[in-house]
Amino acid sequence: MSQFYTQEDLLHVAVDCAVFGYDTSDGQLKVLLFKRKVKPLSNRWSLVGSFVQKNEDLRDAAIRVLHDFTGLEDVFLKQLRCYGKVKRDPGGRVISILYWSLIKLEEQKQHVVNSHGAKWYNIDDVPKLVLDHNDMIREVLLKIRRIAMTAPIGKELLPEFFTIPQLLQLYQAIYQRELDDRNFRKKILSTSLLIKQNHKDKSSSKKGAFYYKFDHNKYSELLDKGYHIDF
Amino acid sequence: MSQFYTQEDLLHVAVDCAVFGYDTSDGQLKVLLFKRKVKPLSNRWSLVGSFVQKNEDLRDAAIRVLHDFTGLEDVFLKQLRCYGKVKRDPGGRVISILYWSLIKLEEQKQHVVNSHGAKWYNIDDVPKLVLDHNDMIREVLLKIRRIAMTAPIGKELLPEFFTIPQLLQLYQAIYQRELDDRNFRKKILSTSLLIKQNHKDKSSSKKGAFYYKFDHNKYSELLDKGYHIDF
DNA sequence: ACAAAAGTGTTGTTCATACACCCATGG
DNA sequence: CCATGGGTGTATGAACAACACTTTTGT
Repeated sequence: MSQFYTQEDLLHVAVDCAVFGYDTSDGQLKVLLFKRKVKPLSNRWSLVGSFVQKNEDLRDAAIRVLHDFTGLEDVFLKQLRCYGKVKRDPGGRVISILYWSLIKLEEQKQHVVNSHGAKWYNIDDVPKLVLDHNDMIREVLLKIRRIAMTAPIGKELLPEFFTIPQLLQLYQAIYQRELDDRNFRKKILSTSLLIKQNHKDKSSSKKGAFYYKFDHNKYSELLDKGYHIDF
Repeated sequence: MSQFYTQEDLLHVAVDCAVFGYDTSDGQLKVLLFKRKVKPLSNRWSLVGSFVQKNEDLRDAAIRVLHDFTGLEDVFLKQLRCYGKVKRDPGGRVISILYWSLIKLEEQKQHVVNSHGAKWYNIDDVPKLVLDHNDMIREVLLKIRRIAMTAPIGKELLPEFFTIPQLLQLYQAIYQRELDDRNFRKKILSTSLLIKQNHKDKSSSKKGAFYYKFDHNKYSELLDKGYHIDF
C-alpha cells in the first residue's frame, strides 16, 4: 500500500455517526442506535459506524454509514473529533472519528433503518452503549447546544414547511428547558431567513399557526458575505 | 494485535501538532516548524508530528511529540480534528489527528528545538508546508481567534508576570488588527482573573507598566462553578 | 361562550464600541 | 521640560431577558 512508510504504524480506524432526528409528532429529539454486529460486545446498543476503507475518505465513510442505515444522501454531516484511547475498545486498538448528523425523520427510508435493526431513541432515554459512545452523544449534544443559537439547524431537522411553535419546540428539546416564546420568535424572525407562507397548520390548534420555510438563497448570500459559523 | 478484528482495516495514523508561542520581544505569534524526516517530501517544512504507536493514546502521542521537539511537559494541548483524505499524503494512506498547543517560549529547551532543526516562524510568514499543513495552521488560528475572547489564553503564552500592554499586543498579534486599549483593559480586568503586582516593567517605557499575574485559584473556582469553554 | 394555542410590544440590563485626555518618568 | 508609553471614563447602540395580554376559531 505505501511505498515509503513501514507497516509498523498501522491501526484500526473507524467512523461513528451520531445521527439526530426530530419527531414533530411527539416533540422529541432522537438519536439513531443499532445493535453492534462486530465482536466483542456484539449485540449491544451502539452508535452506527463502520471501519474506514483503505481507499475511502473519512467523510465518505461517514456518508456511506449514513446511507447504509437511513437510505439518505446529501445530509448535514460534520466531524466532531477523534477518540483514540488505547483501551477504548477491548477487541483491539481502534481509533474512531466521530461524525454527527442532523436529518429529517420523514425523509429516511424506514425499511433501510429496520433492516439493520436500528432504532430511534429519545435523547434523554438513551441506554448504556458500548465503549465511549455515551460520551460521544453527550459531546455532540453540547456542540449542538453551542451552535444552535447562531446556526440555522432547524432547516436540517424539520420538514420543508414548519411553524414557529414547532421550531420553538425543537429548540426546547435541544436545550431541555423552556424558552420564552416572544423572545424566541423575535430572534428567529429578525434573521430574515424564514419565509412566511399563507397557509396554516391547524393540527395543533384551532387558530392555526402559519407555516414558514427556510430561505436558502438568503442564507447562501450570508455565507458568501463572509458570515461564518464555527461548527 | 486484535483478537476480533481482521487485518483488512488497518491504516497509518499520525498526530501533527501546531505549536504556538508568543515572543514578547518582537510581539510576534510564532509556530514551530521542522523539516520533515520521512519520505516522501522529506526535508520540506512541516508541522511537528509523528506516527501514533500501537500502545499509545492519541493525546499521549501528541504529548510525546511536544516533549521531543521542545523539551516541555504539561503544556496546554487540545485536539482540533482529524484529517483523512485518501490522497492527502502521496506516500500512502495516512490519517492525521491535529493537535494544537500554546507554550511559553521562554520555557522551551532551546537545544532540544535546535537538535531537530526545528524553527519558529512568524504566523504571517509561514512557508509552503507539506500536505495540508498550511490548512491545519489556518484552522487552528481560526479556532484560537474564536476562543481568545472568552478563554484566558494569555496565561499559556505569556510569562508568569506580564503587563496589560503585553497582553494587548498578544491579542493584536492573534487578531492581526489593532484593538482599543481602553476597552481591552476594561474587559480583561473585569474578569478579575488578573492579580496586580506592585512592581513594574520599565523596559518599554519610562513610566513603567504594572505587572500582573494570572489568578489560577479564581479560575479553578470558575470552572468548578460550571463555567465552560468549548475549545 | 369558552378553551386552547397563536401571536404581539415594552422595558431594563448588559455588553461591545467609539472616542480624548492626564499621568509618571528618564533623559 | 518634554517625549514616550501607561493609564483612566463616558456615552451610544445592539443584543438579550423578563414579563401579560389579545386574537382566532372549533367545539
